[in-house]
Amino acid sequence: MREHKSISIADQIFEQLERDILTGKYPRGEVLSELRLSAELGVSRTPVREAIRRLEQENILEESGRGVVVIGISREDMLDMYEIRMQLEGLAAARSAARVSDEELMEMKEALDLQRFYIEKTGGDNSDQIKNLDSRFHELLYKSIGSRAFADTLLSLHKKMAKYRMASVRKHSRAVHSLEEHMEIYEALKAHDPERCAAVTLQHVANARDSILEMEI
Amino acid sequence: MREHKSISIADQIFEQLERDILTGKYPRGEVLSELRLSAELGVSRTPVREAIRRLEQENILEESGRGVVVIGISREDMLDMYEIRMQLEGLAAARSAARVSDEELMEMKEALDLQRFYIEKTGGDNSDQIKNLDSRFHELLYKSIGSRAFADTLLSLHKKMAKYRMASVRKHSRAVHSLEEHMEIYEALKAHDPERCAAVTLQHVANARDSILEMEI
DNA sequence: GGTGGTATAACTGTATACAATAATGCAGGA
DNA sequence: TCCTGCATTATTGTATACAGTTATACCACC
Repeated sequence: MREHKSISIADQIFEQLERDILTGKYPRGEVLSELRLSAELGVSRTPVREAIRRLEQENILEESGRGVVVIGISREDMLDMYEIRMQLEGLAAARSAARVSDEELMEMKEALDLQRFYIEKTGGDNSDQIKNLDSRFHELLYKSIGSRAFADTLLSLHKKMAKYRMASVRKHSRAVHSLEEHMEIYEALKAHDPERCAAVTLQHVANARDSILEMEI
Repeated sequence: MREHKSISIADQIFEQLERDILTGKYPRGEVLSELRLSAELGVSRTPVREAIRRLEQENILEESGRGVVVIGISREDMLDMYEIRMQLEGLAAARSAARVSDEELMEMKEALDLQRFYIEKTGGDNSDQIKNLDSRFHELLYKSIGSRAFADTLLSLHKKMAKYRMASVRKHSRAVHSLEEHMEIYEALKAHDPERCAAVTLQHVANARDSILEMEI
């Protein structure tokens, strides 16, 4: 049923490094060397290099004489990204409402149900899963815009805020509200109501930003 | 006086491929193989691979079983990009006006003077230089925002429209008007007037879009 | 003790080799 | 003629080798 796509070592390393940088495991300013990474990961330099080049292209790594240095996302960067999203997501959501397919709606519903499951499940720390399902919902939302330009731009911004979203959903109350807002977006999409969809989406982005603003991160 | 930064083969290949794709030399759908490119360019596969990975990250190349396929920028993509820019450039320009430095202003003036030189110079086709100076001005403008998030987003969009901007400045009247609009932006920046700067910048983006809309490309 | 220069070590850039995989074409049989 | 399976080929993925470069540490000299 599911497409079986063998994922290369280079891709795995890219995803792991991206995650580790964007979640703050490698802090801003840390210098990474190809040699060290390839030794740590038990692979040759070639796939490590490819991953690094891709991360440079995303502007989260930077060359620096010897090795590359982690740029990471500062609190200021994050606020700018929210400002950009506030300018774009309303428009994008309205477009989605006008053209979203039943299949896309179903996939979103699935992500939301899972999100609810993890939020209501007590015990243990599910914030990682919750954050990933939040990502999944927004990815689907961005895909449903039907515009590569919008989707690429918004997805790139969203991905880079991983660290802050993670901290945000650690607060149970925010996780609950976020899910409610996602549901509102979903309902507006399902009703194919562009105005309402734009409004609730903007409100969601604003609330997410405010939630992060309150935190110390 | 000028920083001497030795540019690697991989970087050169990246820039050349990016240019060739974004200006339409490699059309949408063309399949590129590492082997062919490295043979054509007279280098090994290693730097070619790095360039390809970076271009994949920019979403202008796509893996496809064997080789990579050129995505390129469609007319529809381009219009979406203008829509995004219309949402962002006003805000960005206002910020620049509030914080642009004298040195940045000087660099912009230099680019504008050169632009004027090439536009007024008759004979030969200077549209390539004019397009590059247009890029240069916008790069400086984006850098002066003082926000990595805004600068990265806008620069990425601007770069991807190379083909359409090229066609646009081929029309002498549009090149002249574009320069005038750049001058207006420059004056508003120099006066540190955010409102006016936002207004003239938005007008510039709208005019550029309309100029392209008129064309057949 | 400070400074300049040189040796050295660590690292990156590029090329090449080899393994694994996906596509293509051809031969043989139904 | 059309399908099937195998052999061949083209191409990617990964590892390694080597050259060139930059930082670092150490030592002599002021």
